[in-house]
Amino acid sequence: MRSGQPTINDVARLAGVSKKTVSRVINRSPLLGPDTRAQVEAVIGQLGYVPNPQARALALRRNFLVGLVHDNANAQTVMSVQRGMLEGLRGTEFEMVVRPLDRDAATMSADLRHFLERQRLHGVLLLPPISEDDAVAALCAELGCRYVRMGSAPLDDAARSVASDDRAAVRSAVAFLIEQGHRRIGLIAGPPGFRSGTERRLGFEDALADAGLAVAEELVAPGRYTFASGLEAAERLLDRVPRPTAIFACNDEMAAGVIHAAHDRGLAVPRDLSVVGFDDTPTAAQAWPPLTTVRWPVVDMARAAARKLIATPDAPDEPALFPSALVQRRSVSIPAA
Amino acid sequence: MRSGQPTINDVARLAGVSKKTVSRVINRSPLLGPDTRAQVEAVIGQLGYVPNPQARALALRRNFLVGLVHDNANAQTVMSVQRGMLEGLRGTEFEMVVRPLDRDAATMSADLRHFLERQRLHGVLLLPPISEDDAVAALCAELGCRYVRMGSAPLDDAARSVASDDRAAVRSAVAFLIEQGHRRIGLIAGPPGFRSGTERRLGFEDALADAGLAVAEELVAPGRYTFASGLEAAERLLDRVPRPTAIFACNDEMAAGVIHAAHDRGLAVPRDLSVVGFDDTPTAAQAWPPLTTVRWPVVDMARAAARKLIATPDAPDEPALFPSALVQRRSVSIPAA
DNA sequence: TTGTACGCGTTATCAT
DNA sequence: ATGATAACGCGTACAA
Repeated sequence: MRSGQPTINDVARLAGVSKKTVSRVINRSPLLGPDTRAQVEAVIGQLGYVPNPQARALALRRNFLVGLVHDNANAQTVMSVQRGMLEGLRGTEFEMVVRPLDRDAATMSADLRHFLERQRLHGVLLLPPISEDDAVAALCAELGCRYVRMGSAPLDDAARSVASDDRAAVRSAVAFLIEQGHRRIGLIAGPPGFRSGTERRLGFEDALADAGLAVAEELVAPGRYTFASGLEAAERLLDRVPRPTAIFACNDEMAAGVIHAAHDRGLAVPRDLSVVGFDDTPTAAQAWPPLTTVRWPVVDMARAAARKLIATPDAPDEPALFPSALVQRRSVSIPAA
Repeated sequence: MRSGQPTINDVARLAGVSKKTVSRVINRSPLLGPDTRAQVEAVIGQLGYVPNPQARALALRRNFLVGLVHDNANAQTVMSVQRGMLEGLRGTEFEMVVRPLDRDAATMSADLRHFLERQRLHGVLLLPPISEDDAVAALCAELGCRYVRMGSAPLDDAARSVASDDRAAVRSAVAFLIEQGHRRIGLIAGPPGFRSGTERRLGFEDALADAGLAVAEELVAPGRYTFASGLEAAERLLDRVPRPTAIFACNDEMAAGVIHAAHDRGLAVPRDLSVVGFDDTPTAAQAWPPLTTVRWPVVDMARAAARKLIATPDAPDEPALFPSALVQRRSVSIPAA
C-alpha cells in the first residue's frame, strides 16, 4: 500500500493469509473457514480495501460494465432507460456505459462487434428497434456477451427479454375511445421496421374489430415517431371529410404534433378532436391539453433488464413481461354532435 | 491467438519483433525505424489486432473511459450532453460512462470519491449544478482525474471549463421584449444554488436597467426549473394587477408551464402574454405556440469538453466560451393595448 | 533503434 | 480449507 489504494496483497499480508484466500472472501466462495473469513473481512474493512476493477477485468476477461446499446430512439425514452438501468445497478459494482449506434451505417454490425470485442462488457441492454434484429442478438451470443432485448412484445426467452404487451394496451386504449362514442378514429402509424409500430397497429385493428368497425384506410397515416411527422400526418387526416373525431398516434411525440396541428387550424382538443398517444413521456403531461396516453413501463423494464444482466444463477427471476395502463388526462372527450 | 482476439504477443511473433516494439508502434513512439513500423503495422492490419483496453488500464493505472457526472439536471439537457460527448469521442478509443449523483445525499462526496478511485477514469465532465461545487473539482484534482466543468459562466481555467454567457444572453433576450414594447415583464427565477439561475436573473436585471426600468419584486417568482414550478409561478404572476404582458422563464420547462397556465385561464399566447424561455430544448419547439427561447449551446459545449478531456498536450485548444443566441418563434408579440 | 525482465492487481490451476 | 504459482495483456525501466 505504498501509494493510493490498498491491494489484495496488503490485505493478505495483514491478515496473514494468501492472496487467493482474500480473493475467495471477496467472491463469496462457499468453501472457507468461518474464522478465516471473519478475520479477512475485518482487515478489508479496516483498510477500506476495494478490488481493482481493471485487474479483475483482465483476469476474468470480463468487465464490470453493463452497456446500453441503442440507435435512434426517442431521447426521453433513452433517459428513462438509463434511469432504470442505474437503479437496477445501484449498490452493485457495475457501471453503465452508453453506446449509440447508427442503424443506417453499413458498418453498424462491425461497429457493434468491435465495441463488444474490445470492451468485454458483462452484458448489454438492446433497445428497440435494434433489439428486434436477431442478427444483433446472435452477434452478442457469439461474442459471449450477455444481453437483454427490450421490446413491445417478447423477443427472446424470459432471461433475455423485457417486454410490454403493446397490442393489448392499444386495444384497450382504442376501446376506450369507442366507448366514448367515437366511430371515425384516425391512426398515425409507426415507422416501418419497428415492431412497436406493428404491434400498436394490430391493437388498433383489434379494437375496431371488437366493435364491429372497419379500418378505413383513408384514416391511417404513416408516421416516423417524430413530432414533425405527427404534425404532418395529422394535417392529412384532418383534411378528410368527414373529419375523424379522434386520433390515436403510435407515440407521444406524434400525438403532440397532432395537438399542434389541431390548434393551428383552430380546432379545440378535445372538444373537436380527441387525441391519444403512447409512451407517457413528460411530453404527454406537458402538452396542452395534457395528453391521454398509454404508459410504457420503460423504467421498470430497464431496471429488470439490468438485474437480469448481472444476475447470478441463484438470483430470483426478474419478470419479463410488464403491464401497460391507460393514463387518462384531458385530451379525450365525447365526440361533438 | 489460440482463442478470441490476437494479442500484442501474436503481433510481435508474426512481425518478428519484440512486444515493446509493437507497443511503440501503437503509442506512436517517435524513435522507431520506418521499415519496422511499416512491417508491424502491416501485421496489425492483417491480424485485425486491437489493444486490449483492460490490460492497458491495468498497466497505465488509467482507463480509456470518460465519465459524465451529473445530478438532477434536466433530462433533455443530459441527453444533449451525451450526444455531444459521444460526438467528441467518436473515432477514438474512449467510451462514455454515465454516473448520476444525488446531491442531497450526505454521502455524495464519498460516492464520487469511491467512483473515481475505483474506475480510474481518464476524465470526467461535470454538469451543473454539481460542476459549480469547487470541492468536487478539488476532489477530482486530488484523485488525479482530469475534469471539465460545464457552466453558465466560466468556472475554471479554459482547459477545464466550457461555458456560455447566460447573463449576456438573457440581457439581449429581455431587451428584445422591451423593444417589442413590453414594460411589465415577469421573471420566473431558477432554484437557489444554481449559478445559471443567478446569471440569468442578473441578465434580466441588466436589461431592465439598460432601459431605465425598475425591477418590480412582485413580478419575480421563484421556480425550480420544473414544469410544475413554472406553472405554479405563472399562476401567481398572472394574478398581479395589472398583469404582466410578458414573462421570461429561466428555462424552457418552466416556460412550458407558463404557456400551460395561460391557456388554463383563457389567455392567448402571445396575444395576451408573451413568453420567453431558455435552453432551446425540444420542449420549446413542441410547445404551442412554439416557444421563443435562448439557445444554450449544450451539444457544442459537451463535444468540446470531451475533446478537452482526451486532449494530448500537442492538440489544438478547444474553445472554452460558447455563444448563445435568441431563437425567435411564436410566443412573443407586441403587447395588447 | 530494439529487446529483456518485471510490475500492474486479480483470478484460476493444482497442489496439499 | 488453504496456498504457491502461473496466467491475463500491456507498459516501463534499463540494458544492449
